[in-house]
Amino acid sequence: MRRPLLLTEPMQEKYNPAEVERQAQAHWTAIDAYRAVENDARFPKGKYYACSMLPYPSGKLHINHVRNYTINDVMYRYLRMQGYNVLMPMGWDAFGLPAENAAMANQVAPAKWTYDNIAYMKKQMSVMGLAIDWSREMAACKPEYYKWNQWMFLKMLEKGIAYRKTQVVNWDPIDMTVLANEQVVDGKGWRTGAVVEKREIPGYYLAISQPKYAEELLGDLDKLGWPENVKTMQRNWIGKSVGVRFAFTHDIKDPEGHLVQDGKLYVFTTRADTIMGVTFMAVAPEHPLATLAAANDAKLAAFIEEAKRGGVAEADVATRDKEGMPTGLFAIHPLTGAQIAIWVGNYVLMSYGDGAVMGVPAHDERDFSFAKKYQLPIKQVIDVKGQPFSIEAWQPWYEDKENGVCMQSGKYDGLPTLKAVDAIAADLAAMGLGEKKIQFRLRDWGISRQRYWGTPIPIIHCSGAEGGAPGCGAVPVPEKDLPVVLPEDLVPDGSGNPLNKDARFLNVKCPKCGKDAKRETDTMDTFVDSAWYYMRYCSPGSTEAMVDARNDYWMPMDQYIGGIEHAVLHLLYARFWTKVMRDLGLVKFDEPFTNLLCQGMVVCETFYGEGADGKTVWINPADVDLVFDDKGRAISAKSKLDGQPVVIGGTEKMSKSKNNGVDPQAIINAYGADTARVFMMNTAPPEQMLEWSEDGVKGASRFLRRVWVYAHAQHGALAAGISPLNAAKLDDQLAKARRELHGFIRDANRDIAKIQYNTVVSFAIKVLNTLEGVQASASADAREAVREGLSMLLRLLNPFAPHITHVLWNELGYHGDLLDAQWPVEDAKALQADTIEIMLQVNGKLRGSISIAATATREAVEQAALASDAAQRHLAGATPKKVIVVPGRLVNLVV
RNA sequence: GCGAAGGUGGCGGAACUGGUAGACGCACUGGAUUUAGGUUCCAGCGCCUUACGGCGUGAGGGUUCGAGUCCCUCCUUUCGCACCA
Repeated sequence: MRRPLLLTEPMQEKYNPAEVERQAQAHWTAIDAYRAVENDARFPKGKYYACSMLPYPSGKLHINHVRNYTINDVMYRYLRMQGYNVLMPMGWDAFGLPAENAAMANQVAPAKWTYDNIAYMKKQMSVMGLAIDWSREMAACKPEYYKWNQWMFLKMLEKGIAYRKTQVVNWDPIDMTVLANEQVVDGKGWRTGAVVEKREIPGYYLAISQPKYAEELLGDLDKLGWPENVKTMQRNWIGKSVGVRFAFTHDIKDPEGHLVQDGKLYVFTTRADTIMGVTFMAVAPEHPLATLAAANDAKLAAFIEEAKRGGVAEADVATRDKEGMPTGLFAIHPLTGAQIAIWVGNYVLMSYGDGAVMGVPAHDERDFSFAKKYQLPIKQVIDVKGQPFSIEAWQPWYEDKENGVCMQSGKYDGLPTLKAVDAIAADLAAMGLGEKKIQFRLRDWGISRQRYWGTPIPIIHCSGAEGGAPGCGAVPVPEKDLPVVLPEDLVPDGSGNPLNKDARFLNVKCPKCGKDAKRETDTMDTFVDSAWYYMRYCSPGSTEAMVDARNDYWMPMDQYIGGIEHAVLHLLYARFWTKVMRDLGLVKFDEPFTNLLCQGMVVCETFYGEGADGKTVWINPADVDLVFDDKGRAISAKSKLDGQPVVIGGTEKMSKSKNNGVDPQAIINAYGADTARVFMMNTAPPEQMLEWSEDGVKGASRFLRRVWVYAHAQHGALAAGISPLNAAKLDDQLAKARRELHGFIRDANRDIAKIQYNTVVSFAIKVLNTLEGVQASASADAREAVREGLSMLLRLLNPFAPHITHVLWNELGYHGDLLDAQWPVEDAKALQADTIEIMLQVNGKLRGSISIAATATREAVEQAALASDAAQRHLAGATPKKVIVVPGRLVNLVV
């Protein structure tokens, strides 16, 4: 509704955020402001899909969520004012481990805990003024959603993308249960304290490392507008390397008399040129040869047992001391025929390549230290520019991949690395023992979890009648029987998956033969849920298909926003899932997220004191007063609760254990959502860490109050009428103010397009600082300059503080709804200045400045510079041998 | 261990393409207003120096008329490592 330009009603005197925000939100609710409609004719620039990574419903909204969604919301409002049809949805990553932990702690079913949390967090979001289209809300734990996880799984089984194999997991020998890496603390189970073991169990995998997908996931990174660091991390994670896979031969037989692995011990290497330097081999503790050798060797068996202890997390495995033990077995070097000792190494991963490596101590740092430790021979076979080689100490050039030439390598002597690799690969191929191979570090995606609160894997195990005919095996649930519904009323007790004890769920008939059978009780990794939820937002309510035609309108997503901690796993799985959906004909695009922003974490200072029992007590920053010296340095702190001194700890990410969390709800209650939003956007660039400070929040609050007070003070004069702005005849002061204002708008536009929101807020503050020097009551020109300036300020600030700007926009009588007002741009004419100031340097040191006409030629600038007092003083009569003029910026006189 | 990113006043940060380092905000100091506290307003605020001036972007070196920005070496902090999400 259009409001009258001349207002008679009085403006509210004091800035009351609660009232302002209630008023603005009531308006948005009334007009259903954020419902996004496909092909909405109101928006000429077309669709823009901006989405945040969905939250886990942990109980309360975390400050990191608030930051994430505020960034998303600023983007929404800015783009909408630019004329885009913007979509910002929200949903819930509702399956997962924390619900089971809470269930155990509180004896409440994960479903109830999860739904309660969702209801509470949704309420919290509503007070932030987020432009969310709630009609598209989804939750991963709803059958209408996870049905499609199951459906996709069946499709992948058909295509051979999903398959079953054994996997190595953390096993708690007391609870007899599988542990997540998170539940392994210092190699021990978190509940039992028992030393964790590695155990092999069967599970389902998705073939993400198939060359078809791995290559595409690698290559398509080039198409994406993502941060380079994230793309680099994904490239390294996929880890494509070109090398040679070849076999050492042997005649080792198992107890039944069969040759182990057909007498071939395969390894993969990117440095086949060093093959003549092999002095040992190492196999993983789980390797068949290791198992065989250990059968008759108690010490080796004990070593392998020890190597299998501890968790499966790679960070643990890789930081462990590199240890080995000989198996007593030997293999034949394919080119020299030499006998090579086979060792078991605790650092060799069964899951990478063939679980065996060749040891070339002279040209691999890890092999070098291993050989030194166990006094294995070290043989140099690569020469780099004749540098002297010594086995005493490792030198980085031993590994040089560019300048090496073969030596002590027989017929390969003199060949450079690449040529040697080719020659050796060709010779191995001729012997039938090897070939060039592309190897990926990326492993297939194991999706089976031995947990209750997740998507049931739609498989039925038919083992046949006892003593009778064999069963049908693992039978996929027929599509018509989907979804396999997860019972919502079970409470886990820590000893394994409660589904295993639930007869209703467990007992079914085999879909093939109709006989008694058991359901699979493993559920899916929650990364499956997050692999495609953002497409479900685009097809809400679709019952006949996973996604429908509406998905084609919104996807691919224009901007995805979330934490850097998801840089590899979630983002890689979502990309893979999208490509599988494309291959199934469900979508037409290759990549789901065109642009990506990874926002930084919110951190806060920590404080601690000593409790009565002498233990460290962490004190919440809200309960601490800092003491400053007269230069403003914090020198000490004391508790508000008891006045006792407390120690200032480091700045760390907010956590319960350090009690340095800030409750976003409390901040909004005290200062309002606009203040919280402005503080977070202004304090750090979106991609950097944000340091929380209550004083900073106060600063943001002060700024908004000043906006309110200034707008209020101008109100009467603005209401007096409108006359055109005489831009050409403004007095110097007004012209200068206007030049500044439009300069700020120009710079703010540059930065907001780059998503550098912190400086955009700074420019809004500068706009206010300048406006405060101009009063609308001074003259008709001043009034129109203020009218223009305030209009630009409210529009510029609207994405950051939507409530206060909405209310002021209406109260000042500006036209239309601010939500869809035109985004402000600078007037180029207002920016023109007659004279400019340029810097004067002598020998690169700043020595002064000169004022000169903006149109001055290079020569004129040079003359003026030479004639200036500062130049005369610092040249001391010398003639510059060179004068560098940077137009509009500086002159440098080089003596 | 492997991979990635960062380091600028007392603090958060700014500096568009190699061209005024410290915008803007916070804290602090002085002053005004206020019964007081708070609020608000004005002024100051990198370090050293009475001044002239000198020094300053983690440390060291290099390229350049000119380096926070580019190159090399080192130190350090944060994030990820496949079953936390």
